[in-house]
Amino acid sequence: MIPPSPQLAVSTVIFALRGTGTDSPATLWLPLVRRIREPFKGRWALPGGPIRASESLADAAGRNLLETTALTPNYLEQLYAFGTVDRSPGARVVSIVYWALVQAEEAERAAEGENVRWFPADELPGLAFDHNAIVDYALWRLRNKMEYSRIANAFLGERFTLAQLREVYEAVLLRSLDPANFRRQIDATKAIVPTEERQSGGRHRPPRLYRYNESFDLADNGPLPPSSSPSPTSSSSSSSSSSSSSASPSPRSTP
Amino acid sequence: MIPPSPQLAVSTVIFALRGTGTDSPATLWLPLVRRIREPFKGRWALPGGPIRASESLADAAGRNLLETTALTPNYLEQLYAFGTVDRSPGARVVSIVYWALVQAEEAERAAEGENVRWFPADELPGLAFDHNAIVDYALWRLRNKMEYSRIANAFLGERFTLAQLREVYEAVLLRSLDPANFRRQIDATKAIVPTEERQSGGRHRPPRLYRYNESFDLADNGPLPPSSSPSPTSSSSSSSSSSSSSASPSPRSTP
DNA sequence: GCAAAAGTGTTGGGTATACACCCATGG
DNA sequence: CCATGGGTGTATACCCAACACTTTTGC
Repeated sequence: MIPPSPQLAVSTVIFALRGTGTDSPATLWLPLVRRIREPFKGRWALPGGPIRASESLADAAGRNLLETTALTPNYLEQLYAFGTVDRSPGARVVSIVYWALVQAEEAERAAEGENVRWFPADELPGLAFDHNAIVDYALWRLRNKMEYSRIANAFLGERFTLAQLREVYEAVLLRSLDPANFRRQIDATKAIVPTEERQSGGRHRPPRLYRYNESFDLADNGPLPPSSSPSPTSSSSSSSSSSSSSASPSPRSTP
Repeated sequence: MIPPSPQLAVSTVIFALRGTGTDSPATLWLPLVRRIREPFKGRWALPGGPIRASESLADAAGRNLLETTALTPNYLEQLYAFGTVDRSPGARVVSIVYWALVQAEEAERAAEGENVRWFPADELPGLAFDHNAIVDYALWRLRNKMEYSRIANAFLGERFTLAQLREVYEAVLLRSLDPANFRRQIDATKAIVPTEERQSGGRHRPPRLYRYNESFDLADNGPLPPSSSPSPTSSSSSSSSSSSSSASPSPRSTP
């Protein structure tokens, strides 16, 4: 008996910044897991898994992320559903992929082991399935969205300096920005507010610390519900009502 | 036996412009189908159906569209995957939704019948499932994308005047545009090129006809493969390899 | 000629970029 | 007092909305 519809899975592209605060520029990294069975046994792949009956897609992605890296993301958004027929040898799998941003500090203490390792986002090895293409698309979305939203904040902690925020932009967009103009552009958006604190200890004039403006979302995703943080949902439902059906004459609909 | 993963389906939001060339402003319309079984029997819903083993997601959406309205879209793009647990009473269904643009002229002769009808996009009745929310999101995407891409062309035929193109923008964005500035903005993009033809028969100075610049895509969707027009695919695959699995200790991956 | 739409020119205001300059701190 | 980055000022270029104006057709 052939399956009436393709298998369904969720995967996640997780980005973090590494090497912030050093002399060399910070870069994007992401965690991958080693496959322990065929196909592509031994190759690195995006963390992923099946979707449980009781959890939404975003919840499945969040759980996934937590189980792989023990991290909770500051930002989580659906990327795309990948479903070409040949993307998984010997099976038909449709993957709904999410992308996440975690802050550098947390990523430092992230789980890493024999089967989980962080890689620089633009020096990836040959991954399993179509995962290289998926990462490419995630990177494109990240860089695009960086220019018209405030997601950069998701890479940082509660308090940060403008230089740190600028470093995020420079690392992701791969070009240097004028500090003076950057300052003006940022506070023209009112997305962050200055605190009275300053960061001392540097060997220069101590910069002011800023925080998020809570009344702003990190990104405007339109009328979609904001992606919930990964807390387990409770409602459940069961079984049945499958659609077999007639051909062209009668138009169909599904949820 | 509970299903190992939710059911999978594809739905499509199809937009066309109606009332172009009349005195009153043109408006957005979309076709809906009437549900002929529970749940939501009798309610209007987005056209949709299951995904066949041999077709990609975009192909499924295109087939769907063809079967419902006998139209082929000028533009087809994935919208979003909807998968909250409670969106379909008595079942767990994940819907991958596409949106499409068809040209007005074609939409006029589109299939319409007892169970298929066109509605104005912003005066919809209460639809089945979460379909009202889906249409809202599709409208948001359409209006957004209208401002930074050339998808407006997908509403028009091979040759068109600038006034017609402007009418498309005005109908979608719901505001009037200055003809002079519109002209400059459009041809600054080099997305359309003037022909030597003019449209006579009006009672004014005959406007020049334009055509697409073939070397431009309608939208920049990054490294994603451009959505194919709905021609049947041939490759197929069969069966098996399901993932049961262990809990948190060992990180997982899926296609 | 007149109405109406096609198409061009001009101008003022806002925004971005480049860069000069001052400020505050550690050494 | 000097090196270094924090932070401000400003001149220029560019883009965009508004609107005056010319052109070309049908009647």
